[in-house]
Amino acid sequence: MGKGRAPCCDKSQVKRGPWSPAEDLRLITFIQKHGHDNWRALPKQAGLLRCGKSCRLRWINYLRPDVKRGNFTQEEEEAMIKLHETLGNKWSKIASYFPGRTDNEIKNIWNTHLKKRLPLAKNSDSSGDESKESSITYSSSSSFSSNPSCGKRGLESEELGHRSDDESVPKRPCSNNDQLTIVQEKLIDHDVQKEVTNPNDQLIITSTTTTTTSSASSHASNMSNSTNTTQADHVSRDDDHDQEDDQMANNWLFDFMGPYDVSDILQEVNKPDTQADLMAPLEADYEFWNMLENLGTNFLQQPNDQVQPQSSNFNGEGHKGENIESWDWIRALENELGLTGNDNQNQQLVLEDQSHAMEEQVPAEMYFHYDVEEKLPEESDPCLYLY
DNA sequence: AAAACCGGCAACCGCCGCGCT
DNA sequence: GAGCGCGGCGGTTGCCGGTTT
Repeated sequence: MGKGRAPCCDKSQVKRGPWSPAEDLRLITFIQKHGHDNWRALPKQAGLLRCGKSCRLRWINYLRPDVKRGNFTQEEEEAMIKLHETLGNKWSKIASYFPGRTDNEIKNIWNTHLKKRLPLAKNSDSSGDESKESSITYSSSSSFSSNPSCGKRGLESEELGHRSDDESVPKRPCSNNDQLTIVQEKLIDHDVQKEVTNPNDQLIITSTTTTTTSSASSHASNMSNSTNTTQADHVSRDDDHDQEDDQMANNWLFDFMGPYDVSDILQEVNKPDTQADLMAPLEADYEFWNMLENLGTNFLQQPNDQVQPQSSNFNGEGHKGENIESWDWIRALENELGLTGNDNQNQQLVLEDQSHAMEEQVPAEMYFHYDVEEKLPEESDPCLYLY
């Protein structure tokens, strides 16, 4: 059998199919803390009933901090076509020319959009029908530019919605504009209170954001009204001198996660049927929230002398001093949570509100694709359903 | 309103290449 | 040099939402 070898894992022992939010969280948490030196061992170490390859793919294609999703621009598509002419089906090579894009995504886009266009372009003179199709192809970029986060796979949290194990998870519509507003508010208005976990491992968030955008205010509406919960209870810290900033970071971060009802997350994560997906319960998970806390702190610091975040190798072992990556992670999380309208808007915010720090550190080409003036059509203002 | 069809995309499968022992 | 393990890659599948009939 030449290179025949045993399967990478016992298929009967691993969970397959769509990833649950709980699994995502666990994978993110683990990689954040330990990196991913060994994919095969990772599932066990992380307490996931998944094949290592599955974890890797999930991380690479979806959870990775620097992954960019949706909205292939015309420039990107044309570049992709040219690259395909020279490279063929070398998706990973092609993807390497598109920072943040995954080979899987490139492949999918090619197979679903561009492949159709190619023969049409060649024969477009000969067939009226085809030219008609061809004419819709670019508007088809709006078909997938219609914000994948509104599509069925754009946001894994949606999975929660269609996962049969819990249909009762509340969903909340959220428009692009609202999301943008929320993010803007986070960058401007730090008068936000406050998070902490309660003794029952339920995260309680209260928000007293002073802004009154509909969804911005609503996103806290179903939070517990338990107030005066002190972070010190669980977020023990040796040094207090930056506590205010840290708290601000916490506030920002957790409020930033507003529509993503964290108590719902943990309820979901800790539900018995969800736990069945995992090898071990996601215990209090203070570590995870501390991780987020640190990320938030790092984000707010955003020093100018950062290493540029090109590395796709997100080494979770140190978020200290890797603030850009943390920022990327947060941005990715933001995208995941549907808090951004789209990457362009988000990028605008990054550039405008972070004192252009990213501009100084990131090669221009890295963000080339964010600069294109593509916008979501007005009418395509998507509704995002978050739980 | 319901059924059939279609498109998009996440996830899986199996092979390959490389590095280590 | 052979065997093995691992990560990576490309092809394919299957599910789900949207659209059409």
